[in-house]
Amino acid sequence: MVEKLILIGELSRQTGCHIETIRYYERIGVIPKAQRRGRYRSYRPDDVCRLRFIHRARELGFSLAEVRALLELGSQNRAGSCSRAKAVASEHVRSVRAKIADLERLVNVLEDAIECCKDGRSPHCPILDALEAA
Amino acid sequence: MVEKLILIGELSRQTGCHIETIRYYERIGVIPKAQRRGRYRSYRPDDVCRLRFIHRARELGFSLAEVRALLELGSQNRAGSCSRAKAVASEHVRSVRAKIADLERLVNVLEDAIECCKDGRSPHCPILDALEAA
DNA sequence: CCTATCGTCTGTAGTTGCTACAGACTCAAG
DNA sequence: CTTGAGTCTGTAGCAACTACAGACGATAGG
Repeated sequence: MVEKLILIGELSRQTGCHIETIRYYERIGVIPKAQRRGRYRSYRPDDVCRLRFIHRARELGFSLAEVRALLELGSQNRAGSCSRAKAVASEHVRSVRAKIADLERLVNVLEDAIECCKDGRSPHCPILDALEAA
Repeated sequence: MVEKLILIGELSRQTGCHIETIRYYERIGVIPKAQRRGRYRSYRPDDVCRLRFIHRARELGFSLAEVRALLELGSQNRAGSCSRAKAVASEHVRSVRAKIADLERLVNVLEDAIECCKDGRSPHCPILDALEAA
């Protein structure tokens, strides 16, 4: 059975990655240089897997640097990979938690201001005032 | 009494904005062109207020476009400003809430994977697997 | 008065992670 | 044969800064 090779457009469809993004990943070395059929890039099924992995990790907020690290861990596939992947993920969880806390604080500030606004009794706009209070 | 004029370094100190950022804001028109004492920019107390406002709004995740809109509302200072400021803020709160929900979902995904990792019984790394699952 | 140091100036380039062209080409179908 | 879709390279743009380089200015110590 012949391997099913696909072009970049199909890869894009199967992974949800924009074509330009795929070429960008290739350019900066997140994925290896694709083989060519004539001048067109052609991809194999496991390229689909790898790119899905990348796309998913990006959706989950990993930076491309983290993605690179995870890919390397995945490819090494030796003892310790898992625990290091865990470390990367845990660190990421920590920073995401911090970010969530930040965002919750700011939502509170803004909602207080909006709530104040309701009565419309204060001489100034409480939202603008809230922002001015350092 | 003579007005207290300050240089950009002092403005930076009083607002928490980096000097380069202040110049950047001037360049893109978020703040007006500063007056000059010789070749040096000089600022008045209400410049400090405005920049603090901007800095705070940025910390709260408003985009510079939103900041511009809020500044304009503040300067107009007429009926309706407040309700429009409220609209801007409410919209922002909505999008922040959505972002928080996203982040919480991703933290859950990652924590499940990390938790799986603990027993260390699965043949593959569950974190890497979790990322591969589209 | 000279020098050193600090602050400021302008202008440009780099960052992250894409996205959006322009203009050329290839290929398959009608 | 033409047309349209898909692909190619290369470059420029986006947000929102940040980081220089290299020149100029102000002030303090010796």
